[in-house]
Amino acid sequence: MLGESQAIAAFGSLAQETRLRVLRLLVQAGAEGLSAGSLAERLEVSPSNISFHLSHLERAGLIQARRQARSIIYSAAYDALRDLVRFLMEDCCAGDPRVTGRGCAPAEPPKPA
Amino acid sequence: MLGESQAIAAFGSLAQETRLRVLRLLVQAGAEGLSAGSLAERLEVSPSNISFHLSHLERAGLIQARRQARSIIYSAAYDALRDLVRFLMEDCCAGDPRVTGRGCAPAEPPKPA
DNA sequence: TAGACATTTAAAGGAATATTGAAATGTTGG
DNA sequence: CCAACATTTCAATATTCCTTTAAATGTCTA
Repeated sequence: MLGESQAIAAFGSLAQETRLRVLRLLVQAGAEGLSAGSLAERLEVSPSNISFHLSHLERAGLIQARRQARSIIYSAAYDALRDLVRFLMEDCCAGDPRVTGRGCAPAEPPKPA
Repeated sequence: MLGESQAIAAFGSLAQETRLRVLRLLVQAGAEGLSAGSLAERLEVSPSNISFHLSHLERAGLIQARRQARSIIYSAAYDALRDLVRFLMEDCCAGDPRVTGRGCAPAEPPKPA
């Protein structure tokens, strides 16, 4: 359940090329995640720069960090991403079918009668 | 079909309180839309300020303008919003069910055989 | 067509964000 | 413990973004 200011922070995080690419790589990488260095390498940005953007994404709650030996491994925060999609469709766009897409039931599990 | 830089522009538009609220009001208002002045009033911001943010949203393709008499009426660009939701779910998040929500079919209209 | 109205444009200042390079922190293996 | 490694933090700069005010544009009505 995302509030307005959290959503703004999340959108702000996505509004930047490096961060958007980081997120894509992390979603693809799954629960295992990727180290800061590996992300820096793939995206061809400096260690200090990737660190800056990783902090930004982490503060926004879109990714999380864990240490593994010398490396720090980042991974996507799927819950937060789901909440953001939900915010965009429901809170922001009033659940309008022109936005959510017809034939796409809003994220409700099928109700047991 | 949104490209990366268009998506970044769209997210940038949503990463600001006034603009996010404008968009909400416009989605709620439907195809009829709302005038710049009416938006400025409801959101308690100056005419020139609302105009600034409306331009921003329009440049990002999220809203559109039409003139009606003295007023300029803005309305939500539902297609662009749908594309953005799609981008977030598919391009950005690899269509991962942890993000799109299980039980929510991807936005395909039921195919006429 | 003059005047009021609705909005935009332009210019300027201040605030937030991004990039860079250098120094600091924490971690591991010898 | 020391040296190399992985990453972060800091400080400085550059850039972009937001707000405000004033002036300009376009539209309608009397």
